Amino acid sequence: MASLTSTSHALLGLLAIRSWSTYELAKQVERSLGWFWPRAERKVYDEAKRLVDGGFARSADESTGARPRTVYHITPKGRRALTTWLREPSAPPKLESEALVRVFFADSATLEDLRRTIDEIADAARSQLEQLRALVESVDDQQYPFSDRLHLNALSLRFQLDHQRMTLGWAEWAGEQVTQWRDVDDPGEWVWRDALPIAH
Amino acid sequence: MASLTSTSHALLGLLAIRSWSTYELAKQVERSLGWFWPRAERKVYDEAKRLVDGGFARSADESTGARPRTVYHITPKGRRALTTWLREPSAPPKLESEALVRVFFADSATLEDLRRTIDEIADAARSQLEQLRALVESVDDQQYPFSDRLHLNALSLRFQLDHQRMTLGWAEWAGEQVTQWRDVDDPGEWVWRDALPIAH
DNA sequence: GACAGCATGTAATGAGTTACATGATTAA
DNA sequence: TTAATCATGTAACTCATTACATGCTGTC
Repeated sequence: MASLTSTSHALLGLLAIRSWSTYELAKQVERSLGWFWPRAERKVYDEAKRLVDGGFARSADESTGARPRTVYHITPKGRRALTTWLREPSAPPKLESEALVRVFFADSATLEDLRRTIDEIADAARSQLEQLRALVESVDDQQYPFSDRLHLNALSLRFQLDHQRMTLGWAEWAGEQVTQWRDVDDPGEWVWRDALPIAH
Repeated sequence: MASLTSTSHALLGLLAIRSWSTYELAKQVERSLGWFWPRAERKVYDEAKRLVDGGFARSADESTGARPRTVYHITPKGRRALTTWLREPSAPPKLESEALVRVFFADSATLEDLRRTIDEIADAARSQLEQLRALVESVDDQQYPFSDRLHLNALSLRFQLDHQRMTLGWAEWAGEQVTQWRDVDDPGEWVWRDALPIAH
């Protein structure tokens, strides 16, 4: 009944590629979609059912031995809905970073706390980069099943690489800056303007 | 009663700097915090009351002429809670980009649709960069009231600048790539591997 | 025989947004 | 005097997460 959300359309996108069991769908959301549209595993189960309710997908009861599984297929109506959605303008991107909030208010704690937060950001970015590297190499190894979508995958993978590299670069830079400060509320001789190069 | 969320702590952070009316708080969330912790204006009103309920802030009824306003002040308990929170590890950052979802599933529409989505991403980044530039220049003009926090502001502003520049760079690059494709589901001679330089 | 992975489900809650209304003030 | 901004409030909703439970399957 209710209209589809961005999450519904994202799932439709996956179903347009092939049919998946809910479990596979959930894993795929975590692996690929999760980089720019993260959702809890549980959500996938609800959304898949909603797609069936609206006639955008059909579900088939299959089984692995005695263990049942539900496989979802997209319908023509589902494909039309997806194509229509792809033509619409996008909501602005949204970034949520608890760590940056902590950096922003760092003067209510200590310089060590700030350094630790910055290090955490760097570590997180490094581990993400490792994952991305492994992903790209798995494609290289021909283990990748969606070879007809490599060009689209490459675009979003490139975004992730750029994003994580940018984050790591920032964190390393920020780490250097704060070593020049006297304290968390006293930058000493440090000049803020040099930190913000504005191209015209 | 209930424990504080990251949003509560973010507001505590603002209240640690100075006292604000709810309206000012909401504007400030939009202007500064919103870059990395975006929240609806309405949320600020609820959270401020919750802070008072928990004893982390006090509210004072003031007025501008006959128009009443509520001003919030942080309490010692609030400051302690903030400092404690700043010591804790951060949740991983979260990026949500509807536009990237559309890029990822672009083969269910047309090449023009994909180009439009990429252009939208570029335009959004350009307009954000304009805003950031204006912000930095307003600091230059000495119109900035929080001169003792310039060093911390510079760190997060730098992140935003890097982030938006990265996004714009990606969008311009992506725009060039897709011009080399035959269609949205056929990259022709285009080589995906060149798009993903992995440093070792 | 144990354990990781497959494949769901139920229940409860919460965090946040959207839409809307209202009335006062200030600047053009 | 009109419009933008100030300064909230109410109501409804929904999207999503967390926590947990269950039972099967393949592999070491």
